[in-house]
Amino acid sequence: MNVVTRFAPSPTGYLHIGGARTAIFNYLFAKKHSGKYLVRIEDTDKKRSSEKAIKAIHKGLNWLNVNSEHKIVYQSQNFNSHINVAYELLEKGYAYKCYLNSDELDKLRIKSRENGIPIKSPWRNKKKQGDNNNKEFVIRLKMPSDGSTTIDDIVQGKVTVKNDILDDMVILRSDNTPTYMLSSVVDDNDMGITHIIRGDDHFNNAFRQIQIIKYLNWKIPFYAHIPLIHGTDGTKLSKRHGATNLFDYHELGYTSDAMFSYLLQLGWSTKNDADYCIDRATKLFALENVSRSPAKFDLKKLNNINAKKLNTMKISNIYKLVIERFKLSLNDDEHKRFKSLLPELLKRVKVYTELEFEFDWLFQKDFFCKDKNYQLKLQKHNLMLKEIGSRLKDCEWSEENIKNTLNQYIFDKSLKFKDIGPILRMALTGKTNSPDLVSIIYELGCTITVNRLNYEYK
RNA sequence: GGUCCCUUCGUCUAAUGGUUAGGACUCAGCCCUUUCACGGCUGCAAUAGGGGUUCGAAUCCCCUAGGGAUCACCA
Repeated sequence: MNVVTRFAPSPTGYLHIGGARTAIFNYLFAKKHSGKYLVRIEDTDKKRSSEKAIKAIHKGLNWLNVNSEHKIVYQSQNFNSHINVAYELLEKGYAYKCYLNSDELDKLRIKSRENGIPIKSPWRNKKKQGDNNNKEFVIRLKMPSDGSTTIDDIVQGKVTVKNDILDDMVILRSDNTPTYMLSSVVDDNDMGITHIIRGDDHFNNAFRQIQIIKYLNWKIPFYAHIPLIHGTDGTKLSKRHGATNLFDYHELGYTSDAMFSYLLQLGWSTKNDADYCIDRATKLFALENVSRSPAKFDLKKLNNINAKKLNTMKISNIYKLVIERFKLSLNDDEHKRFKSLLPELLKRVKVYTELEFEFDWLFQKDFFCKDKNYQLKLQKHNLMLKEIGSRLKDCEWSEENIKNTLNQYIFDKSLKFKDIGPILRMALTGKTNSPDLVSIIYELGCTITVNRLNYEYK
């Protein structure tokens, strides 16, 4: 079978991380089976759709590397086809015109809810439409009233629902535009979608949509309804749990590789928990291994994955990322210094944006320690710093020699390394912790090091 | 409320009738060490509750409890 999947977001806002995960699953499943992965923008509701949202979705998909190499489908461009299907259904007697106004509908809805029965318009059984030619109407699907429908969902398993709980859903609005319920089914069929992989929140829809497919004798696709992502308190993920916009994580300094890996592991795993890159995941992915229960979004785990990614990615890639993000313009010396120190710096951060706090001491021309308390200490050890400075000045510049120089100094003064280490660190970085002192001194270079050690704190 | 789904350490999960219920993250401790990290080691910690079926149940069945989804001329 030639697998065809699709990711079908509605362009009403940014790309939600739940949607991003759905995209990943669709992407991987298609790739795993050498099939096609398509993206379809579900813009049937013109009032809520926007160009801005479409751009945001593409931006998110591009960042995650799960964009489609095929032409993007815009649902609104297929309206005529959808409308034709609605009338075909009407002609065949599988649908009917409903002239209920909104007041009547509200009453019907309340009554339905009270009795626990689905909405079925009284127009369903009217033999003649009467003299209603000028009245507004919608077209509703005539759901089967007996029997049951079974879906063998790849993730959820075999689920059966009685047909009499299905409502006569609207497939064509009174303004002659198709609803999502119709458009989605028609487009899936036209696009030859073989596997519908989407959020669990659509599971109930599947039982309703499948009736259209049956009435038209179309091929029923495979379904895989994946569980939603929850917040830490077990409710549907929302803004109060943190960022739900995928691209916010880019802004926060997460790498797309980490995001991909984490989102994938939320609800899917193989036996050995691993850090999945896109290629590896493509080989291993199977819908059968997707969990049926919703997973909670855990920032700590994401941080951990991201930190690991930062330390396995090519340094030149991260370097590029950081330079772009902070718009750094570095001279050759600084460039070399940064690149050499970067691996050590990366061990200390969860997201690369935290690197920002290293820029001041790394590149600032006339750097000095700003912290008042530290300044007092530096003042006290002014002499020591100057002595070390002058020894370093005479030292032939290599890590080995720098180390020896420092060791010689503490030997001569009967000190221990920890007697000079913290002071040196404050003078050179303005902080109490940093990468190895010797490598810092080496990378800073003789002139800068000595200048910083000679700074007069008062 | 109707319908459907879910429930293994705090979190993500492994174990498809027989395991001391495993791993990862978090947390704690130790080691490494010039600091902070990284890394290494150790530890804390789970089968929601109750009934069955079975020689044997996290696993199969039933009930209860809790959670979630959905019930639009939204998608």
